[in-house]
Amino acid sequence: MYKPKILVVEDDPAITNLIRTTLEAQDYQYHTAKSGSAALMDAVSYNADVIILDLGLPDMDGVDIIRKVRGWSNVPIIVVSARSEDRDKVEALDAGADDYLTKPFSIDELLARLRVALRRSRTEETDMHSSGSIYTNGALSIDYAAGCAYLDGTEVHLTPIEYKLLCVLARNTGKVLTHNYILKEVWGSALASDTPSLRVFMATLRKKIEKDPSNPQYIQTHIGVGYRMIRK
Amino acid sequence: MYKPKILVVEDDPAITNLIRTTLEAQDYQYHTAKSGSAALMDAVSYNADVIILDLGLPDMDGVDIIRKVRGWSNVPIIVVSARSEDRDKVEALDAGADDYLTKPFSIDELLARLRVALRRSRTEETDMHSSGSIYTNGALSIDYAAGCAYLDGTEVHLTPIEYKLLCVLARNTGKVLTHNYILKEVWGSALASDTPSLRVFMATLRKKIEKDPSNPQYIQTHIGVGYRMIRK
DNA sequence: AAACGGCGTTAAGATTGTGTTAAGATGAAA
DNA sequence: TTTCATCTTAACACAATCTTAACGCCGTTT
Repeated sequence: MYKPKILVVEDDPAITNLIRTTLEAQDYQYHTAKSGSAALMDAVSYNADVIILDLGLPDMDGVDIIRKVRGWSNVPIIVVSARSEDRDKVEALDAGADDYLTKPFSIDELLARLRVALRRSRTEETDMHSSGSIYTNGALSIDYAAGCAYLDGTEVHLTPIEYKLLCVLARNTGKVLTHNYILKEVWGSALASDTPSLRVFMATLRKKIEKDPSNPQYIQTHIGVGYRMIRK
Repeated sequence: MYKPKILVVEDDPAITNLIRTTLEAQDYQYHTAKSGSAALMDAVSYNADVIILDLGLPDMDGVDIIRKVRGWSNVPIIVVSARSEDRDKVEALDAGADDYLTKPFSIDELLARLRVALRRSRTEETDMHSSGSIYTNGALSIDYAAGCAYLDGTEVHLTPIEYKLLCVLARNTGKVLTHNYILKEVWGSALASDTPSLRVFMATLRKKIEKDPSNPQYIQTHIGVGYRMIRK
């Protein structure tokens, strides 16, 4: 029996504890993150089935977190927020959230909506072809639901950052992405790493997906600007 | 452009009218049913993308409707109900509903949640390659999004300055641009470089895009003034 | 005819940007 | 704790690009 994995992003310890004990009682696996930047790091590496996200984090705008996660994943996101204005709800939902609960919320309702999200992610995984969660470009393909990349049908093992990097490029196939844009998308606005670091990840990524890394077929360099995924 | 189809199941004429006018304004197709039995009939024949369902119908229990529909379809169901008890929400969501709104609800929130449901059911993303970010002039073309220039459909490799230079000329096709104007546009400030330098870049650019560089077809020289891109 | 000014072309440093490698640092799992 | 995978940082070689200078050509002027 598979235990679903829940990523809880919340800075209020009281609510974290409430959710934690509840999830344990329901026999779910879970992982907690207390800040937006930590959440972005864990989102890929933990490979959660559902993310429960508090919008009122201290270090980042919640809606930005949704957008960034949506850049490389279709994992269901349930927003929990103290703000009850229509404007806030619409903004979060349009950014890519799947559901929106206002505090104080009923724990039973949260669990029910969690089951809805899990039910959906399970059916999407089983019939992959009806859901548009697979990217294909030449011999390269990405299964966003599974969080895996494939070359000629065989899986290519990528580290979390390499995977995010590939997804950002794939979602913008044909467009040149500047170094800064990529850094912000992959690392998050707050702790943006530097360009030299991006280069080394680009090198390892190319070594894994390009047949001749010195003559790239997929990821083209635009000197002084950035990189670009080529449609094959 | 495909118009999503919404099936509205609601017996209160006031709310039906509100939703109806809103859906029309948003350019959605819709169909209304006033009773549970009618809804079940239409759910099959209308083949909706989303169902908006009022639980308080006179002839049938709303949760039963959800279960029956789920017997043959995974179409997203958004419940709208006057009952705000946790028990009711949990029951409806566990029966197969995707979302639950309590009356009175905000029409903006309903629309946002509708978009969430549609986003999920939509099979393919819009292709952005038909966007108008491509310049064409004779055999010459520029893809601004890709940051590339093409001659007869094959890519021409340009250095950053050459590319900027070409873009400035292309954006002002037919107009004569002075040396100073071009220098300011390409280098950022007139002080950065001088006219002799501009000549060098013009020569290399012509070598790349002109079939006979000594007899330019695209970039014409205006002695003592500047250059001009010719519309072909 | 000779001189001059504006332009195109070429080539040689100088400069910047990039790919690559490898050695610590970090953090999670056993 | 150890072990393993991953990330960060630094350094260096190499490639691409930019700048600068020199030279030849053409048309016009003196």
